[in-house]
Amino acid sequence: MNIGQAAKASGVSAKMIRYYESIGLIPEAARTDAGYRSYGAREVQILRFVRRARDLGFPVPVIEELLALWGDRDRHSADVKRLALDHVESLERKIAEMQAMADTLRHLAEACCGDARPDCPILEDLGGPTAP
Amino acid sequence: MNIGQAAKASGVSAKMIRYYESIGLIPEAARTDAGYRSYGAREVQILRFVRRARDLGFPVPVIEELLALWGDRDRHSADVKRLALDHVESLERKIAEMQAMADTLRHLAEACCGDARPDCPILEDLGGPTAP
DNA sequence: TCTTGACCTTCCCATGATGGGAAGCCCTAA
DNA sequence: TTAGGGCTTCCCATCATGGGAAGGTCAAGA
Repeated sequence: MNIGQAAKASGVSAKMIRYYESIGLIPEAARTDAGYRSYGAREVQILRFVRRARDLGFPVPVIEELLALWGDRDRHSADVKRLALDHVESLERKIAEMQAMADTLRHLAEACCGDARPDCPILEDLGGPTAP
Repeated sequence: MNIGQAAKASGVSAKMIRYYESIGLIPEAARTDAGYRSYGAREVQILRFVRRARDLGFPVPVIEELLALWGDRDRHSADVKRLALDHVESLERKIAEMQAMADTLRHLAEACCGDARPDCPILEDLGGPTAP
């Protein structure tokens, strides 16, 4: 399997496969005589794992830990759970931040009549009624 | 006022003030004979506007539009409202994405007993029970 | 067998907003 | 006069991703 086929099979772009290899997230692929990277079912399965973890928003360093745990028969599920819940916490922190922004803005926008007149509580909140 | 004082007064770091100037978000500051940037109350007010808009998560290109509207006496508040609501929409899209990730992960983590045994529904979701 | 088009390789660059740091100049207080 | 702190510009790094160029390779059709 060439990199393009592995990309299609795993849902990870060829570009990203090379990148993940370059930063050591995945092992170096075998090469054909011509220097082409060569992939089998095993490598594609790893790529799919990475893809799924990225879809869940895990940052690459955490995926590295997840991959190590995945390959460790003596792992403690507690370690996996901790990584997952830490990530959930970080997601919810960001969600709360963004929700606060959205709430503030929606509130301001509700007070803005949104017509052809210049008066606007949104701009007044940002910096006052008129530019200095 | 030197850049450091303007930074303190506006809440925008000196680094970012120079950056905003370099990308044309704010006008070039006046200079002293020695080449130091020089700021007055007017400039600080602009910086505070930018700061507040950044705090609300507006991307720089949108802040550029907001600044232009702020300075336009003939603006239509509808234009400001549209920028704000578009941004709210983009925030809520991202929030929904992240919430879906968090929900999935929390659900998986609930099913993970989190003890010393290796069995883990989180890893099973990501790639199967054992690494290939 | 030769050509052609699709694929692969590496390398460089860009994103967005921010910080770190180096080298060198300037200003103020002691 | 000197010391320290602030200013200048310039380069680099982040994080994960894509774009693109220059050049080598492979497979199918004429």
